[in-house]
Amino acid sequence: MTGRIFYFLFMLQDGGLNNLVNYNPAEIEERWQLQWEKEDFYRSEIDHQQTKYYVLEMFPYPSGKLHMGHMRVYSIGDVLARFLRMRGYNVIHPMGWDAFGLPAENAAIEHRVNPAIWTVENIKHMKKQQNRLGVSYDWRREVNTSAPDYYRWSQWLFLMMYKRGLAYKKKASVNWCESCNTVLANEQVEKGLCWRCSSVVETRDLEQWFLRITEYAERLLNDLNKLEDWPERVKVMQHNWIGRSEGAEIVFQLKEFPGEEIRTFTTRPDTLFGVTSMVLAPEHPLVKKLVEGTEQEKEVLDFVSQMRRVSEIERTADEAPKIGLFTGRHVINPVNGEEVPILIGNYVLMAYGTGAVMGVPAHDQRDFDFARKYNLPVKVVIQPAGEVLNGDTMNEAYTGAGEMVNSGEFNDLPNHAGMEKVTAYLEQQGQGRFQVTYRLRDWLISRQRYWGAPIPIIYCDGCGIVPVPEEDLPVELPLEVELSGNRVSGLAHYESFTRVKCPTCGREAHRETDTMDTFICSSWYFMRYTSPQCQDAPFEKEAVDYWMPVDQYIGGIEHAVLHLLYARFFTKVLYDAGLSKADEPFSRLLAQGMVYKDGAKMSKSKGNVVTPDEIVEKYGADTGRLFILFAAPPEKDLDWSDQGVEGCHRFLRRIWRLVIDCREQFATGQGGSIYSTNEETLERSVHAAIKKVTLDIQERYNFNTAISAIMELVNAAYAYRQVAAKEEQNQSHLKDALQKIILLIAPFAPHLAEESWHLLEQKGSVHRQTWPEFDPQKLILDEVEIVVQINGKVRGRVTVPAECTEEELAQFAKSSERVGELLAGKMIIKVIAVPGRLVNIVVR
RNA sequence: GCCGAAGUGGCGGAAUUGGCAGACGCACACGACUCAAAAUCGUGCGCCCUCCGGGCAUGUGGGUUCAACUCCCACCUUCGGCACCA
Repeated sequence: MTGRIFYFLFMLQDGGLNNLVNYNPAEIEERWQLQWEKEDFYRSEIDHQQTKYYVLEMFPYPSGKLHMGHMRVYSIGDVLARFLRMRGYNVIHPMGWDAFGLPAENAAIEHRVNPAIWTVENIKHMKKQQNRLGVSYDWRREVNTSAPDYYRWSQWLFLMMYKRGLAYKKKASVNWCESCNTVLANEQVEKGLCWRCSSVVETRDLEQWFLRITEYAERLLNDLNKLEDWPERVKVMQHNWIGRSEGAEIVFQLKEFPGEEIRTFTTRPDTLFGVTSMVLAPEHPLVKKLVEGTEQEKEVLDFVSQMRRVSEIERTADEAPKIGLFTGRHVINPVNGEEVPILIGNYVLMAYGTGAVMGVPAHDQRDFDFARKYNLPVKVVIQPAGEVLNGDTMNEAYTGAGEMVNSGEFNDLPNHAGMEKVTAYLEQQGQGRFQVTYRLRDWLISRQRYWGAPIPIIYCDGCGIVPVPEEDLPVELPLEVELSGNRVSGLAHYESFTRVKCPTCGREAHRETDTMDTFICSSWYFMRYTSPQCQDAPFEKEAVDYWMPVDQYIGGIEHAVLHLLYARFFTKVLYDAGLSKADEPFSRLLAQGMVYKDGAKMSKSKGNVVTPDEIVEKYGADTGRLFILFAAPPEKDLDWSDQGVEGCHRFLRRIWRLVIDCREQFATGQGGSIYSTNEETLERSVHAAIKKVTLDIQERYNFNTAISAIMELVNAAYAYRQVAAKEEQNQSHLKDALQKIILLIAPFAPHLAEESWHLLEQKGSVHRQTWPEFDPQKLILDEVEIVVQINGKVRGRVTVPAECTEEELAQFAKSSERVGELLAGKMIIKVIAVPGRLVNIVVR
């Protein structure tokens, strides 16, 4: 009983000292966050005297819930922003909201809440969560893509593209997601499934709006070379996606319809003499005419309509067998006059090339499989050296290099030269030409959804497609949302919205009722940040030219092709329109890895979710930030470890204790002014740490090793206090070390650093200090320990003067006692001396 | 199939220009402090052996070199992207 009371008294006493003695992140962090907010502490303005630096993290969809992935990106971006500010850059570090999208509509259905209100509420909540992380955003630049003053300019940009011929409407076979009730761009279909909801994507023939991104294919591809600081894998993905192929377009005349022709694209014009079939896509416009009146007509048309019902994904699936049907018609080979049968094949895609493929079974595996199945002749026209191919007996196509055979005047040419020669010949005959084809298709941007930016177009019976005049923008979404069945009604449902007078002739007309793909809104937001209040243009020219391009962009790899390709396209269009001087949006890209726990992605169903909120509450934001940056380099996947978090928290407490203890010690004036080995070692640790932390952040973006360097410095400070008695400690050296520790940790743990800075009675904010410089002189040692190897194996160590020559070094090595023993009776063949590192003695 | 990235202790990860493999942290063990525990501070910690010494170790097998996690060749595994693209 007595013991228990004693215990309580003890706790009370401890609690009384709590504020000053114990590290209390909850209190410190909130206090500084309020202070920073009050002062607009992280605002940025154009200043031509300073070098600008644009740090940007991909803005989030305001789901209302901040997860660890978010915390990781923001932590990475914030360290860079804070570091660069201390390095003297004029840093812009904005944040905003990619606020259009389906979840807002779902919320409307489930909770009967207006998407606009739901979105604004979520933004409020998420912003609070972000601020609790201590991120240094200039909130005056915040943008919300679903706000009329933002989407007004998305619409304006659409019209600009329309006027430049880059936006057009066409009927096409498009991707349709039944579950999302809307069409999708090609980039938004992953392995045949909707990127957002993973339902199977079907094809439908619909009239839709497209942006002519293919017009920019060549530049989007070539300029990847300019992006030296982009991860290779992202560039490769974009490269593959654009899918450039060089070859020839070749014109075949129809035998049965003189004057009619079929155009085909091939990458192998050198194999033209080996053509034994012409295969058309089922959707090819000539199919109907070809079979009209033939005995194959019914069978072919049935096949075509059957193919139309199957999705492209199914048709092109791995296992799908090649199916072909003869049309009864023929084309004439332009180089040798041979008659070649025309077939319809399920494996030929209307959307790629011309929708017609010349079949060369001897030299193309697909054509080979097709030919064997339908007994088409296999004609060898490329002969590899040292091997004789026989079309009747070969088991697979030969696709390698060789000499041309059976090719008339082109015989004996190496096939590579043949490609050019054949193409040139065709061009001369007016039967073909050199051609580049891309896999990339135009960007389908209409969405049959309510919660998006309305496409600013009016349809008039008299005038046709009429763009909404600029002064009438924005075309605002109707505010009162109606539900029809299980869905938010599309815009077609609101008569007040659709009914409009034609801006050209004034007669009754109606509005386009589709909204734009949300990727449009995120394709230019980084420019809007430069002047978010701009009223008469998407952004001010001066501001965009000062701040753009983004110097460092940070975000998830999942946008490698989607957002990052679209944003590059928009940037180039804006550049061409003279609106901005940047022709690439992001100079440097960091694709951060995912956050895992127990070997799996964090998910509710697995029950392995850790939220930023709970970490901030339990340990504080500084600990969370530190762990997330320490656990792995930013581009690698990260394994969440509760014990690792504890370790980082321990480290921050270790710094805190050092500050508190030293503060007390400084106050009492204990200590001396000796400068000997201990002080020298401490000082060297300080400069070594500054060097490593600076280079790790600046050059390598390896925050994990930067943090470990700070840990080493803190360990060195503890060691110093351990070796020397308090009276003997050199206060000014200790204080200097402590200050440097605080400055170095400031980008990582901004609150702890700020509080410590003030506890040491330093002036101003730690975040407005200049980043410490290291003195290379302080890193030079008088004596160094050198490893002595014999035949490459470590056999001893010697301490030698740092400045000694290779010869001296070799002498020192040989003269050491142990090495001498080992060398006895051996013949020295060679001695390699590397100053500062090692000596290797090669003996026999 | 093509393209890309990566394989290092019990774990996360270091090794920046070919020069002591395993920094830093976690976990673990021991010691100090404590009546005790926590916290803290300190020490140890790749594997193996005949343990004041030595051998083996960076996915596997070769090679270059005085010296290889690092460079070259071949292969294995994992992850990611593209894939009847003519």
